[in-house]
Amino acid sequence: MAERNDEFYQQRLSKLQALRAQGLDPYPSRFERTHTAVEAAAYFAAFEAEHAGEHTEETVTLAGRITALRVMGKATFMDIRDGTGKLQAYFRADHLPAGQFQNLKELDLGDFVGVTGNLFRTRTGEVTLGAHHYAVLAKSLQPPPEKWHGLTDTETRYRHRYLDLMSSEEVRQTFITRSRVVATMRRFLDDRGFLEVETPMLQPQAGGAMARPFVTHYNALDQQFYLRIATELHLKRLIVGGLEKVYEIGRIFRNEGISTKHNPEFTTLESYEAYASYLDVMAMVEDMVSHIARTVLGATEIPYKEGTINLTPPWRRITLRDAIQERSGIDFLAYRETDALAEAMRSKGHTPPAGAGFGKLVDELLSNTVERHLMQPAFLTEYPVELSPLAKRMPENARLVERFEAFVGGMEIANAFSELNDPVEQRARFSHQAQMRALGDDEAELPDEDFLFALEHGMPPTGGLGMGIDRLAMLLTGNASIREVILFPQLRRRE
RNA sequence: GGGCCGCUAGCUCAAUUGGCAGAGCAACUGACUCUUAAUCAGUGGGUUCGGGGUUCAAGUCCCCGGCGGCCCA
Repeated sequence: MAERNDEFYQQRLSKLQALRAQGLDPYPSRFERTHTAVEAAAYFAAFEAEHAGEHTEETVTLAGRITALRVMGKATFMDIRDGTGKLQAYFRADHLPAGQFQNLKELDLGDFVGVTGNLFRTRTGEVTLGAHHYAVLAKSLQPPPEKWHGLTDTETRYRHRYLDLMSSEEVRQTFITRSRVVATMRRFLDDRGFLEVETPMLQPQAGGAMARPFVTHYNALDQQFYLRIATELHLKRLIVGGLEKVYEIGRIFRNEGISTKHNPEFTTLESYEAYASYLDVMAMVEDMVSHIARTVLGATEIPYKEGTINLTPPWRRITLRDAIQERSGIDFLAYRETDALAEAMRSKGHTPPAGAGFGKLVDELLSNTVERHLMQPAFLTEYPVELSPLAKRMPENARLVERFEAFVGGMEIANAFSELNDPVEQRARFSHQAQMRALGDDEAELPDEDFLFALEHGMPPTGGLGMGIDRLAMLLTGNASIREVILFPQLRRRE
């Protein structure tokens, strides 16, 4: 970290004082520009079609950051970058008011300036703003990252993301794309009649997913509270209340490991639709993801990890049972007892975690043998009931639930099921989870009495969905690490 | 949690077998009125992540710690 008394800071500070000494304000409140960089270029292209080789009559005013500075005696060139792009400005001593040319020496890379002048094309063919006036809009006191290589140190990029954004067009594009993905998703759901809602992040107990929560303290209530791990249980209460199609896009928090695919706070979409089953949700997911890709990227075939992923529906559908059997040779439905399945896994060279229940074992098989192979989009269907305490059983097989997970690029991106709406069975499922917890599974679901009370009032058949927005953003921006699509990823504190 | 890799000037990177810590960009001074990674000449800039050890001598070897990356669980 730069010291306050370092060379760069001091030099820039004295330039700042030189400007102030002349009665100039290096940090004015506002500035009126007439064009952005892109607008100016478009304006000039139209002008040039009629007036080749001329300067525009009309003046143009741009504002932006100085990203390159080429001083050549009595002429100076700068690259000015704004939110739309970059335009070159040209300053010559005999075209500027007295003193302004002299003052150019007080400017540095990274400063914000506003420049007024006429557009023309230079001998070397670049559209350029020939300045006849400029103003300092904000003086920068720290040197920007290296102009050619930018920032490469990953840690610095994440800790000081503004420097990363400043120096990398690719990084800027990643976050613009992420934002468009979310905006397109909202529009898709709104157009289908879904209502966007917000539910509590601070909860007296955290439910709706198998995960450990973050703990906090609520002073006014003098109670231990938790940050939500899912939005599920509240959204289903809204279905009970008669809001037939709802969704929430928001941050959830899981107190678990940090990796290339996991950030402890991440963004999910959850949607619930009355009278729909998991099969309807499945169709919606492939429609939605391919629609987002087409709208944001202009294609449903996208490059990812040296390959191409084709998001065009329909996606491959395969039961979880078949997928696991195909990759591991184990048919989990052939085993009724947890111990028997664990033994079968050991005989195939797996080391099932001690104390894991049946569901957890199946989950192990899925993540260790199947998941990484699912590059092209695929729906794995029909999950064991032990792994899905909030999902409805299949009429054909009570050991399985009407559930799917969507995988693309070797990652799980969505999870959905026909919601369990039988309050008596839901209570029994919670009891089973409580037993698991008593046996040491601290990720087991906690019973939620108010949620049960809601179900007891009747919830229509409902299809629910959870989708990881960060993972979707990774896929659509071609990033293999979740930290590349989160502006400020979680890092350990530095001392 | 385990393994491997990284941390050197503001930024990007060098440094041979353990032998005076360097370059480019950026900065500063000077020249230059169509440059564009401007060019040319010159100048300054270092807790080599931190601590300890071995050695005549450590960026380099050994030990402990910090932060990060990748892979695995």
